[in-house]
Amino acid sequence: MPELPEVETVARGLRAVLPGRRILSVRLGKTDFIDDPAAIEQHLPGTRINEVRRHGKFLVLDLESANGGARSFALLIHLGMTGQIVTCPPEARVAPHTHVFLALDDGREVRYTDIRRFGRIAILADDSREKVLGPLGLDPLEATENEFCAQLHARRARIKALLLDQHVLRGMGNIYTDETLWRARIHPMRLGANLTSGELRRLYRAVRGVLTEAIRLRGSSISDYVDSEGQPGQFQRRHRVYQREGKRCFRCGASIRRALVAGRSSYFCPRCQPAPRPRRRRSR
DNA sequence: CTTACGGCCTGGGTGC
DNA sequence: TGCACCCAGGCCGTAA
Repeated sequence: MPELPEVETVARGLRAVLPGRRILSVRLGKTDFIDDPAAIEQHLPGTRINEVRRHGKFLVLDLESANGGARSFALLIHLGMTGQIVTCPPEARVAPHTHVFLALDDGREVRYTDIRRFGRIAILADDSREKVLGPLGLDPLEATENEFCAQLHARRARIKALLLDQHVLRGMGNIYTDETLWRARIHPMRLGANLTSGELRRLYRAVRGVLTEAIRLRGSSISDYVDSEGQPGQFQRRHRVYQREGKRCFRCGASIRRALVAGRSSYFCPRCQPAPRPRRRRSR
């Protein structure tokens, strides 16, 4: 669920309350989604949270150790499909599947809840942090049009796969790729290298438009997603194709179709987003 | 370089 | 009501 707009919304929420706070203690439930649970329990208590950032779909908390030591490290959090991170008073009801509790020096608590535990939590020093975040591709909201077009034009894979590939663009997931391709009127099976410069420019604007609007509406809540205050987003009301199979296209009225592209459920308008003609060479 | 597939987990919806 | 089955916003590793 959590793609760039959802993670950005959570990051902004946490940024309003966490910087400057000190972590007093840590309590863990199930830990199979945590890289090194012992390290979390050992190193987090006493640290101060300096900054909250988003990198693609990762949340990054910059930490500083208690004893003024220059050692800086980061807590990386990936929400996977069903991860939620909220701040609340310690006496608040504990949601099922809550596996991390951080007690803060202002009396509040940070909790991580994850039904499917596809998320990931790791505590990383600067060098290993680079190993995780370094390989990620362009931020779709920071990239220039030229950078964006060059990246996609250089690849022969399907555009749907490219938009989803975190090493090409960081932050897009299944919902926002489908919404973006619909807005740009590009079929998900088109190959990156076959897109015209006009189509690439349309795609660039569509990505930014969709993501910006989704952030403004605080993300999409389909089933599990809530922000750091436990509130759902509103962008699901603006979905034009995602999970609208059989419904009419908002632009042309044709029936929205669903197909498997790059192994993922993909929704598109067969009229607005014309399918590429497979150019097979035939013998004879 | 690219695609396909299975696996990691739990829960919700559907159809019998 | 129960139960089998399919599907789900992500991502990794393996094989072809």
